[in-house]
Amino acid sequence: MSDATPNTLVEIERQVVCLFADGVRVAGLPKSVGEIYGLLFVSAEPLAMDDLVVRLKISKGSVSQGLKFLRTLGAIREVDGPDVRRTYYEGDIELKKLVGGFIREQMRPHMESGKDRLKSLEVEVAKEEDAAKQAFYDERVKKLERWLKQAKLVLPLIQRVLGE
Amino acid sequence: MSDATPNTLVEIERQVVCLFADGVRVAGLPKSVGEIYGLLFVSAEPLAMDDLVVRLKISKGSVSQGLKFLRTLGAIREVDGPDVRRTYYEGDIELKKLVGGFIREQMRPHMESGKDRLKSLEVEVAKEEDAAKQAFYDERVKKLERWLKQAKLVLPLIQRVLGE
DNA sequence: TTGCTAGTTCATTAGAAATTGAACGCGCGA
DNA sequence: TCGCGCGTTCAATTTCTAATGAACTAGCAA
Repeated sequence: MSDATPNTLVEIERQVVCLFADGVRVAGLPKSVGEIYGLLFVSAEPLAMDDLVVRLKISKGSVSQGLKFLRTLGAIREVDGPDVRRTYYEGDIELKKLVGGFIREQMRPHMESGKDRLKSLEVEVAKEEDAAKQAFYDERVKKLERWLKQAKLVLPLIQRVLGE
Repeated sequence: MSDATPNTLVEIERQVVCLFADGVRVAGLPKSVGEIYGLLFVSAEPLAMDDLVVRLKISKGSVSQGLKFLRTLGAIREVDGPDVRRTYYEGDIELKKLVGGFIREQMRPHMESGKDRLKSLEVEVAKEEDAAKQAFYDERVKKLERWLKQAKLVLPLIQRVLGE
Protein backbone atom coordinates (compact mmCIF):
# COMPACT_ATOMS: atom_id res chain seq x y z
CA MET A 1 0.00 0.00 0.00
CA SER A 2 1.23 3.45 -0.88
CA ASP A 3 1.57 5.91 1.97
CA ALA A 4 0.05 8.63 -0.20
CA THR A 5 -3.32 7.73 1.28
CA PRO A 6 -2.78 6.06 4.64
CA ASN A 7 -5.85 4.52 6.24
CA THR A 8 -5.51 6.81 9.19
CA LEU A 9 -5.44 10.57 9.74
CA VAL A 10 -2.31 12.61 10.30
CA GLU A 11 -2.44 15.08 13.18
CA ILE A 12 -3.36 18.09 11.05
CA GLU A 13 -6.19 16.21 9.41
CA ARG A 14 -7.36 14.93 12.76
CA GLN A 15 -7.57 18.44 14.13
CA VAL A 16 -9.40 19.85 11.12
CA VAL A 17 -11.86 16.96 11.06
CA CYS A 18 -12.52 17.51 14.75
CA LEU A 19 -12.91 21.25 14.22
CA PHE A 20 -15.62 20.72 11.63
CA ALA A 21 -17.26 17.90 13.57
CA ASP A 22 -17.74 20.32 16.46
CA GLY A 23 -18.53 23.22 14.16
CA VAL A 24 -21.51 21.65 12.45
CA ARG A 25 -23.09 20.83 15.79
CA VAL A 26 -23.86 24.54 16.24
CA ALA A 27 -26.08 24.16 13.21
CA GLY A 28 -27.65 21.02 14.61
CA LEU A 29 -26.07 18.71 12.04
CA PRO A 30 -24.68 15.21 12.74
CA LYS A 31 -21.02 14.89 13.58
CA SER A 32 -20.38 12.58 10.66
CA VAL A 33 -21.34 15.31 8.19
CA GLY A 34 -18.74 17.61 9.73
CA GLU A 35 -16.11 14.91 9.68
CA ILE A 36 -16.70 14.17 6.03
CA TYR A 37 -16.61 17.79 4.97
CA GLY A 38 -13.60 18.39 7.21
CA LEU A 39 -11.55 15.63 5.62
CA LEU A 40 -12.46 16.78 2.12
CA PHE A 41 -11.50 20.30 3.14
CA VAL A 42 -7.96 19.34 4.22
CA SER A 43 -7.34 16.89 1.42
CA ALA A 44 -5.35 18.07 -1.58
CA GLU A 45 -6.53 15.09 -3.63
CA PRO A 46 -10.21 14.28 -4.18
CA LEU A 47 -11.52 11.35 -2.17
CA ALA A 48 -13.96 8.57 -2.94
CA MET A 49 -16.52 7.16 -0.55
CA ASP A 50 -14.30 4.28 0.40
CA ASP A 51 -11.47 6.61 1.44
CA LEU A 52 -13.83 8.36 3.80
CA VAL A 53 -15.12 5.08 5.24
CA VAL A 54 -11.63 3.77 5.90
CA ARG A 55 -9.93 6.92 7.10
CA LEU A 56 -12.75 8.30 9.25
CA LYS A 57 -13.78 4.84 10.43
CA ILE A 58 -17.46 5.46 9.91
CA SER A 59 -19.88 3.19 8.10
CA LYS A 60 -20.59 3.20 4.40
CA GLY A 61 -24.19 4.09 5.15
CA SER A 62 -23.27 7.18 7.12
CA VAL A 63 -20.82 8.35 4.51
CA SER A 64 -23.35 7.84 1.74
CA GLN A 65 -25.94 9.89 3.58
CA GLY A 66 -23.46 12.53 4.62
CA LEU A 67 -22.27 12.97 1.03
CA LYS A 68 -25.86 13.17 -0.16
CA PHE A 69 -26.56 15.95 2.30
CA LEU A 70 -23.38 17.86 1.45
CA ARG A 71 -24.24 17.54 -2.25
CA THR A 72 -27.66 19.14 -1.71
CA LEU A 73 -25.94 21.99 0.13
CA GLY A 74 -23.53 22.41 -2.74
CA ALA A 75 -20.67 22.11 -0.24
CA ILE A 76 -18.84 19.46 -2.24
CA ARG A 77 -18.18 18.76 -5.91
CA GLU A 78 -18.00 15.52 -7.85
CA VAL A 79 -14.72 15.26 -9.74
CA ASP A 80 -12.84 12.65 -11.71
CA GLY A 81 -10.21 10.57 -9.97
CA PRO A 82 -7.78 7.69 -10.56
CA ASP A 83 -10.46 4.98 -10.65
CA VAL A 84 -13.03 5.72 -13.34
CA ARG A 85 -15.58 3.46 -11.66
CA ARG A 86 -15.70 5.59 -8.52
CA THR A 87 -17.15 8.97 -7.76
CA TYR A 88 -14.61 11.30 -6.22
CA TYR A 89 -15.38 14.41 -4.24
CA GLU A 90 -13.63 17.56 -3.23
CA GLY A 91 -14.82 20.22 -0.82
CA ASP A 92 -16.00 23.56 -2.02
CA ILE A 93 -14.07 25.84 0.27
CA GLU A 94 -16.14 28.98 -0.20
CA LEU A 95 -17.92 29.89 3.01
CA LYS A 96 -20.77 31.44 1.09
CA LYS A 97 -21.51 28.12 -0.57
CA LEU A 98 -21.83 26.42 2.78
CA VAL A 99 -23.90 29.12 4.40
CA GLY A 100 -25.95 29.69 1.27
CA GLY A 101 -26.74 26.01 0.98
CA PHE A 102 -27.66 25.82 4.62
CA ILE A 103 -29.97 28.79 4.38
CA ARG A 104 -31.59 27.46 1.23
CA GLU A 105 -32.03 23.87 2.36
CA GLN A 106 -32.55 24.16 6.10
CA MET A 107 -33.82 27.62 6.94
CA ARG A 108 -36.01 28.69 4.03
CA PRO A 109 -38.35 25.69 4.31
CA HIS A 110 -38.95 26.45 7.97
CA MET A 111 -39.69 30.05 7.18
CA GLU A 112 -42.13 29.06 4.47
CA SER A 113 -44.06 26.79 6.81
CA GLY A 114 -43.88 29.56 9.42
CA LYS A 115 -45.75 31.83 7.06
CA ASP A 116 -48.60 29.33 6.81
CA ARG A 117 -48.73 28.89 10.53
CA LEU A 118 -49.02 32.61 11.03
CA LYS A 119 -51.96 32.66 8.62
CA SER A 120 -53.58 29.96 10.72
CA LEU A 121 -52.94 32.03 13.83
CA GLU A 122 -54.64 35.04 12.30
CA VAL A 123 -57.73 32.95 11.69
CA GLU A 124 -57.69 31.81 15.28
CA VAL A 125 -57.31 35.35 16.59
CA ALA A 126 -60.30 36.43 14.52
CA LYS A 127 -62.43 33.94 16.45
CA GLU A 128 -61.57 35.45 19.83
CA GLU A 129 -64.69 36.98 21.40
CA ASP A 130 -63.14 39.08 24.14
CA ALA A 131 -62.14 42.30 22.39
CA ALA A 132 -59.27 43.09 24.77
CA LYS A 133 -57.78 39.65 24.39
CA GLN A 134 -58.20 39.81 20.66
CA ALA A 135 -56.34 43.11 20.53
CA PHE A 136 -53.51 41.61 22.55
CA TYR A 137 -53.23 38.46 20.47
CA ASP A 138 -53.41 40.51 17.32
CA GLU A 139 -50.52 42.63 18.45
CA ARG A 140 -48.43 39.55 19.17
CA VAL A 141 -49.19 37.93 15.84
CA LYS A 142 -48.24 41.19 14.12
CA LYS A 143 -44.98 41.07 16.04
CA LEU A 144 -44.29 37.59 14.73
CA GLU A 145 -45.00 38.74 11.20
CA ARG A 146 -42.49 41.53 11.66
CA TRP A 147 -39.95 38.97 12.88
CA LEU A 148 -40.45 36.94 9.74
CA LYS A 149 -39.94 40.03 7.60
CA GLN A 150 -36.76 40.88 9.43
CA ALA A 151 -35.47 37.35 8.94
CA LYS A 152 -36.21 37.59 5.23
CA LEU A 153 -34.24 40.81 5.17
CA VAL A 154 -31.25 39.46 7.05
CA LEU A 155 -30.64 36.22 5.19
CA PRO A 156 -29.86 37.73 1.78
CA LEU A 157 -27.75 40.34 3.53
CA ILE A 158 -25.60 37.63 5.07
CA GLN A 159 -25.14 36.04 1.69
CA ARG A 160 -24.17 39.35 0.14
CA VAL A 161 -21.55 40.01 2.78
CA LEU A 162 -20.05 36.56 2.36
CA GLY A 163 -20.18 36.83 -1.40
CA GLU A 164 -17.08 39.02 -1.55
CA MET B 1 -60.87 28.31 40.42
CA SER B 2 -60.92 31.43 38.27
CA ASP B 3 -60.84 30.91 34.53
CA ALA B 4 -58.37 33.77 34.17
CA THR B 5 -55.55 31.22 34.30
CA PRO B 6 -56.91 27.83 33.25
CA ASN B 7 -54.56 24.90 33.71
CA THR B 8 -54.66 24.20 30.02
CA LEU B 9 -53.83 26.10 26.86
CA VAL B 10 -56.38 27.75 24.61
CA GLU B 11 -56.00 27.07 20.90
CA ILE B 12 -54.09 30.26 20.12
CA GLU B 13 -51.66 29.61 22.94
CA ARG B 14 -51.25 26.02 21.84
CA GLN B 15 -50.33 27.10 18.34
CA VAL B 16 -47.86 29.72 19.45
CA VAL B 17 -46.23 27.37 21.95
CA CYS B 18 -45.91 24.79 19.20
CA LEU B 19 -44.51 27.37 16.78
CA PHE B 20 -41.74 28.29 19.19
CA ALA B 21 -41.13 24.70 20.22
CA ASP B 22 -40.40 23.88 16.59
CA GLY B 23 -38.61 27.16 15.98
CA VAL B 24 -35.96 26.73 18.63
CA ARG B 25 -35.04 23.31 17.27
CA VAL B 26 -33.46 25.02 14.26
CA ALA B 27 -31.05 26.54 16.75
CA GLY B 28 -30.48 23.16 18.38
CA LEU B 29 -32.28 24.06 21.60
CA PRO B 30 -34.57 21.76 23.60
CA LYS B 31 -38.27 21.88 22.88
CA SER B 32 -39.11 22.81 26.46
CA VAL B 33 -37.20 26.06 26.11
CA GLY B 34 -39.29 26.99 23.11
CA GLU B 35 -42.51 26.06 24.86
CA ILE B 36 -41.68 28.18 27.87
CA TYR B 37 -40.72 31.21 25.83
CA GLY B 38 -43.73 30.67 23.60
CA LEU B 39 -46.20 30.71 26.45
CA LEU B 40 -44.60 33.78 27.98
CA PHE B 41 -44.74 35.42 24.56
CA VAL B 42 -48.52 34.95 24.18
CA SER B 43 -49.38 35.70 27.78
CA ALA B 44 -50.62 39.17 28.62
CA GLU B 45 -50.00 38.57 32.33
CA PRO B 46 -46.62 37.54 33.71
CA LEU B 47 -46.34 33.90 34.74
CA ALA B 48 -44.62 32.15 37.61
CA MET B 49 -42.81 28.83 37.38
CA ASP B 50 -45.79 26.94 38.68
CA ASP B 51 -48.05 28.31 35.92
CA LEU B 52 -45.62 27.01 33.34
CA VAL B 53 -45.38 23.59 35.01
CA VAL B 54 -49.15 23.21 35.16
CA ARG B 55 -50.13 24.67 31.82
CA LEU B 56 -47.33 23.19 29.70
CA LYS B 57 -47.37 19.91 31.65
CA ILE B 58 -43.63 19.74 31.96
CA SER B 59 -41.66 19.09 35.11
CA LYS B 60 -40.52 21.69 37.60
CA GLY B 61 -36.93 20.74 36.84
CA SER B 62 -37.26 21.39 33.13
CA VAL B 63 -39.00 24.69 33.67
CA SER B 64 -36.36 25.79 36.15
CA GLN B 65 -33.58 25.00 33.70
CA GLY B 66 -35.43 26.48 30.77
CA LEU B 67 -36.02 29.74 32.64
CA LYS B 68 -32.38 29.82 33.67
CA PHE B 69 -31.32 29.52 30.07
CA LEU B 70 -33.76 32.14 28.84
CA ARG B 71 -32.57 34.48 31.58
CA THR B 72 -28.97 34.19 30.43
CA LEU B 73 -30.11 35.00 26.90
CA GLY B 74 -31.96 38.03 28.18
CA ALA B 75 -35.08 36.71 26.47
CA ILE B 76 -37.26 37.04 29.54
CA ARG B 77 -37.62 39.53 32.39
CA GLU B 78 -38.37 39.04 36.07
CA VAL B 79 -41.34 41.12 37.12
CA ASP B 80 -43.58 41.47 40.17
CA GLY B 81 -46.85 39.58 40.30
CA PRO B 82 -49.82 38.88 42.57
CA ASP B 83 -47.92 36.59 44.94
CA VAL B 84 -44.90 38.38 46.43
CA ARG B 85 -43.23 35.05 47.30
CA ARG B 86 -42.99 34.00 43.68
CA THR B 87 -40.86 35.13 40.80
CA TYR B 88 -42.89 36.08 37.77
CA TYR B 89 -41.61 36.33 34.24
CA GLU B 90 -42.63 37.98 31.03
CA GLY B 91 -41.11 37.48 27.61
CA ASP B 92 -38.97 40.14 26.00
CA ILE B 93 -40.53 40.32 22.57
CA GLU B 94 -37.70 42.08 20.77
CA LEU B 95 -36.14 39.79 18.20
CA LYS B 96 -32.78 41.46 18.61
CA LYS B 97 -32.73 40.48 22.28
CA LEU B 98 -33.25 36.84 21.38
CA VAL B 99 -30.78 36.77 18.55
CA GLY B 100 -28.29 38.92 20.40
CA GLY B 101 -28.43 36.66 23.44
CA PHE B 102 -28.03 33.60 21.29
CA ILE B 103 -25.03 35.04 19.51
CA ARG B 104 -23.43 36.14 22.75
CA GLU B 105 -24.06 32.96 24.74
CA GLN B 106 -23.93 30.24 22.12
CA MET B 107 -21.93 31.43 19.14
CA ARG B 108 -19.21 33.72 20.51
CA PRO B 109 -17.77 31.09 22.86
CA HIS B 110 -17.42 28.66 19.96
CA MET B 111 -15.71 31.28 17.89
CA GLU B 112 -13.31 32.09 20.69
CA SER B 113 -12.29 28.46 21.09
CA GLY B 114 -12.06 28.25 17.32
CA LYS B 115 -9.42 30.95 17.38
CA ASP B 116 -7.29 28.88 19.77
CA ARG B 117 -7.73 25.78 17.68
CA LEU B 118 -6.54 27.61 14.59
CA LYS B 119 -3.44 28.68 16.49
CA SER B 120 -2.81 25.07 17.34
CA LEU B 121 -3.28 24.16 13.69
CA GLU B 122 -0.68 26.72 12.64
CA VAL B 123 1.81 25.12 14.99
CA GLU B 124 1.06 21.74 13.49
CA VAL B 125 1.46 23.02 9.93
CA ALA B 126 4.85 24.48 10.83
CA LYS B 127 6.02 20.95 11.70
CA GLU B 128 5.19 19.58 8.25
CA GLU B 129 8.38 18.54 6.47
CA ASP B 130 7.13 18.16 2.93
CA ALA B 131 7.20 21.70 1.53
CA ALA B 132 4.40 21.14 -0.97
CA LYS B 133 2.10 19.70 1.69
CA GLN B 134 3.00 22.48 4.05
CA ALA B 135 2.06 25.07 1.46
CA PHE B 136 -1.27 23.36 0.90
CA TYR B 137 -2.10 23.07 4.58
CA ASP B 138 -1.03 26.63 5.13
CA GLU B 139 -3.40 27.82 2.45
CA ARG B 140 -6.28 25.92 4.02
CA VAL B 141 -5.58 27.24 7.49
CA LYS B 142 -5.47 30.75 6.07
CA LYS B 143 -8.86 30.06 4.52
CA LEU B 144 -10.24 29.08 7.89
CA GLU B 145 -8.86 32.25 9.41
CA ARG B 146 -10.61 34.25 6.74
CA TRP B 147 -13.85 32.42 7.54
CA LEU B 148 -13.52 33.39 11.17
CA LYS B 149 -12.98 37.01 10.20
CA GLN B 150 -16.05 36.95 7.97
CA ALA B 151 -18.11 35.50 10.78
CA LYS B 152 -16.90 38.22 13.12
CA LEU B 153 -17.98 40.74 10.52
CA VAL B 154 -21.41 39.27 9.94
CA LEU B 155 -22.61 38.81 13.50
CA PRO B 156 -22.55 42.49 14.51
CA LEU B 157 -24.11 43.32 11.18
CA ILE B 158 -27.06 41.06 11.93
CA GLN B 159 -27.50 42.71 15.27
CA ARG B 160 -27.41 46.16 13.72
CA VAL B 161 -30.06 45.28 11.19
CA LEU B 162 -32.34 43.83 13.86
CA GLY B 163 -31.67 46.74 16.20
CA GLU B 164 -33.68 49.12 13.99
C1' DT C 1 -26.03 -13.73 -18.76
C1' DT C 2 -23.18 -13.84 -14.94
C1' DG C 3 -20.19 -12.02 -11.69
C1' DC C 4 -18.21 -8.05 -9.61
C1' DT C 5 -17.88 -3.64 -7.45
C1' DA C 6 -19.76 1.15 -6.26
C1' DG C 7 -23.24 3.21 -4.06
C1' DT C 8 -28.02 3.53 -1.74
C1' DT C 9 -31.64 2.35 1.48
C1' DC C 10 -33.62 1.23 5.64
C1' DA C 11 -34.69 -1.54 9.86
C1' DT C 12 -32.17 -2.15 13.96
C1' DT C 13 -28.87 -0.68 17.48
C1' DA C 14 -26.12 2.38 20.02
C1' DG C 15 -25.51 6.56 21.96
C1' DA C 16 -26.59 11.28 23.19
C1' DA C 17 -29.62 14.63 24.91
C1' DA C 18 -33.76 16.09 27.24
C1' DT C 19 -36.89 15.21 30.84
C1' DT C 20 -38.24 13.68 35.14
C1' DG C 21 -38.73 13.60 40.09
C1' DA C 22 -36.90 13.30 44.52
C1' DA C 23 -33.77 15.54 47.60
C1' DC C 24 -31.98 19.65 48.90
C1' DG C 25 -31.14 24.76 50.09
C1' DC C 26 -32.88 29.01 51.16
C1' DG C 27 -35.69 32.67 53.08
C1' DC C 28 -39.53 34.11 55.46
C1' DG C 29 -43.10 34.36 58.97
C1' DA C 30 -44.91 32.65 63.24
C1' DT D 1 -36.33 27.92 66.30
C1' DC D 2 -39.33 25.51 63.47
C1' DG D 3 -42.31 24.77 59.59
C1' DC D 4 -43.52 25.79 55.05
C1' DG D 5 -43.31 26.68 50.25
C1' DC D 6 -40.50 28.44 46.18
C1' DG D 7 -36.90 27.34 43.39
C1' DT D 8 -32.57 24.59 42.16
C1' DT D 9 -29.83 20.56 41.37
C1' DC D 10 -28.65 16.21 39.73
C1' DA D 11 -28.82 11.09 39.23
C1' DA D 12 -31.94 8.05 36.91
C1' DT D 13 -34.85 7.49 33.12
C1' DT D 14 -36.96 8.19 28.88
C1' DT D 15 -36.94 9.87 24.34
C1' DC D 16 -35.01 10.83 20.23
C1' DT D 17 -31.36 11.12 16.86
C1' DA D 18 -27.44 9.31 14.46
C1' DA D 19 -24.74 5.29 13.16
C1' DT D 20 -24.51 0.74 11.76
C1' DG D 21 -24.58 -3.05 8.61
C1' DA D 22 -27.07 -6.24 5.81
C1' DA D 23 -29.85 -6.33 1.78
C1' DC D 24 -30.52 -4.18 -2.22
C1' DT D 25 -30.00 -1.68 -6.98
C1' DA D 26 -27.20 -0.11 -10.79
C1' DG D 27 -23.81 -0.25 -14.10
C1' DC D 28 -20.17 -2.48 -16.30
C1' DA D 29 -17.01 -6.01 -18.33
C1' DA D 30 -16.18 -10.58 -19.74
